[in-house]
Amino acid sequence: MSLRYAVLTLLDIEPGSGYDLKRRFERSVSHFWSASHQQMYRELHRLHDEGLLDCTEQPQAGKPDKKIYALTEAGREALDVWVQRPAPPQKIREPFLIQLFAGHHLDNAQARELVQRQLDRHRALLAGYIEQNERALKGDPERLERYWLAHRTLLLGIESEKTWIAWAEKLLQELDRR
Amino acid sequence: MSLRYAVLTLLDIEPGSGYDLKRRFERSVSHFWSASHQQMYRELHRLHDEGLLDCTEQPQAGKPDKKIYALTEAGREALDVWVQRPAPPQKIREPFLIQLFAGHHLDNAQARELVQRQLDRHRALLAGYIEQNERALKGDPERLERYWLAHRTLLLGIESEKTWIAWAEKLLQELDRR
DNA sequence: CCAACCATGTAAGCAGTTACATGATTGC
DNA sequence: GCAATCATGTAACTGCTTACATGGTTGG
Repeated sequence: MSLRYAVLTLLDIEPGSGYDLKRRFERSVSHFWSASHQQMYRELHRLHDEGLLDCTEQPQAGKPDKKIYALTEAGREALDVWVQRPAPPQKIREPFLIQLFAGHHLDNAQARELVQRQLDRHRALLAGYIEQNERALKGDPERLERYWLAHRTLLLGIESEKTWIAWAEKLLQELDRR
Repeated sequence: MSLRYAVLTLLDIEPGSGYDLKRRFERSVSHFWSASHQQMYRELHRLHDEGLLDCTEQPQAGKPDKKIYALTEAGREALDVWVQRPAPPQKIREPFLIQLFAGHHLDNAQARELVQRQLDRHRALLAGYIEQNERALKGDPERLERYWLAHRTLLLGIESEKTWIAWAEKLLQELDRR
């Protein structure tokens, strides 16, 4: 039930198409949510059917038509009610840590490779978040002020990645010493 | 596809019943995976059908029978192959951060309450992980050495919670200043 | 010429949640 | 007496992933 509110939140900040939404998920909320384009389109249809979203078709030159979705009054109310209720707890599902948990099936070189691959991934994520943060800080100050709580979620993403990276680097050192 | 390997890993370390497994998920891998008892039983049946698990029924006095599952040779091989392959990336799904992202629908008092509730939750998680760590350090040193990589996943859980808590405490201060 | 991007969808299947079902024992 | 723990399951449903489908434009 949370995806729908993620969709409503982004469209509340700025209306857009399913395609736009997919890109905005990747660029601005990937540190706490992800969804495929199929999920987007399905959720948009549902929210439209339920009257929480308006849809305006916008013809484009040389490109397929866009369906621009925006919140209706009912949509804003639904979001407003939901944000104030206690959120369901996070579900953590990290396959890599299962592998480490089964680490007695690995020799040092194999473990090193797995950890190194994840380390690269998390460094890339951190770089992306830092870039996002710099863009936000350079951008419109009024927007930053209006959405300052949203911005704090990004800072948590950055701190989390730093923690992860520090842990992995230490683990690599331990693997080398053994 | 990752749940099955989490199940295989825990049963590889020590055989047990579906009920045992559920408790072990909660006590020892909750920092990176969770699953309901229905999922456990379904997965155990499947793994048994596929010949990756053996099952021995153990009658008990005054309690329902237990079905003790243990890895077969094929089960050990399947786990061995899987742990060496690159793991699929983590899926992050954190409803609370959606709420903060929609924070322009909240006044300061409401935001404070939501953050405080999550902070309490994460402090409780941290306390649980620290307890788990102390139990591990006080326990059998040979076991700790054999499963040292598994133990490192717990240390990551502890560091992650500390990061989360520090972030939330700072956010509460900011909310108070505004 | 090929890959990447723009733009939207359907269909099948697997993963995960919620509700229901049973029944004995232990501790407050 | 009631809740919690031990112990295992079925059924229905929702959420998510993977594969398939179409077709034009832009940049190297």
